[in-house]
Amino acid sequence: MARVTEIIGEGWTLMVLREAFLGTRHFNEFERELGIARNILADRLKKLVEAGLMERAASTTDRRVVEYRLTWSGQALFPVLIGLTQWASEHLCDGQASMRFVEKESGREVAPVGVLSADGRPLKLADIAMVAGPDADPSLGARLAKAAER
Amino acid sequence: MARVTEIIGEGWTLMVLREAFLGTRHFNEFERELGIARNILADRLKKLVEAGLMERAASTTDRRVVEYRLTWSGQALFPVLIGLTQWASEHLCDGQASMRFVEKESGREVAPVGVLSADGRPLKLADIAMVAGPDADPSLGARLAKAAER
DNA sequence: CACATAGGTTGCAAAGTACAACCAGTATTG
DNA sequence: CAATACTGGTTGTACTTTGCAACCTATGTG
Repeated sequence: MARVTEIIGEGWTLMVLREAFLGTRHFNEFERELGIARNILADRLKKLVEAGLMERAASTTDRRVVEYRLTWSGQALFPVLIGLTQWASEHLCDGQASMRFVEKESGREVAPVGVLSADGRPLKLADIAMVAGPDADPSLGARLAKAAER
Repeated sequence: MARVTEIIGEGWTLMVLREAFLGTRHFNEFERELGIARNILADRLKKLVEAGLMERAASTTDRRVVEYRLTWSGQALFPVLIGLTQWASEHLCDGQASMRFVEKESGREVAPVGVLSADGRPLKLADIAMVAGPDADPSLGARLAKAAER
């Protein structure tokens, strides 16, 4: 989570990613849509590329333009972004969604992002426990054990 | 999403929320576990309370201590946090998960957070479309329409 | 009463952000 | 082919946020 914060916790990065999901590819386009300072945008795009979420490719037709695209890693964040948007609509904008996510084929709105068990049953918060992974540092293990007591 | 950035896009907030999910309640505890500056922590907690994600309550037994707890709004972010953690394990720490999420009853790891259709089928990224909601500003509608062409 | 503890606030130095100007390659236009 | 414009940057400088340490108030403890 600390590593997550280093990337998307930085101001603007989440907005840049949203833009990318909306199909924005070019430096100027990001700048215009977001109203972000150019040096900050350059820095964020560089970091996103370094982190492997986006890739930078020169256009073959016009050698001035550079295309920034989401890598597979970056695209894998889509469910999280959707969940975040759904959460914001419900809890920050009291139900007023400015954007909806629908299944292309049927046009029906997708289900709220939630946590499922290994065999596909929806889980409630109370049904979920956190446990330390194999290479977690010992202090985390102790804290999780303590948290589990509650 | 802009409103989301104002809250969790700010440095430390995501870490504070993670701590809260781990059961941390007190100012000093947050400070010790996170190594965050006290003024920043005070500011973040205040903003989280103002945004309705956490609530501040004076303890009845010891009148010095204040309890910070996640509200229902804050708890509703848990699936997103889980998704983010799963994503980080896979794409930032090449599969090395320091924390796992399991179903309490069976102890089995939960499924990766994903997007489901209204009737519960898992959806791929390519199956999902974004459409403007009822009270979106017109420019967003135009952009989504253009994005849908691709 | 003296001292410790919880939860802050304040002041200052360092880092990060915003704004504007500038610059180097490429296209496009006359 | 020269002048202009566009893309994707990189400075420089002012302003804001962050980090660190010290201090403060209200409560509890020996």
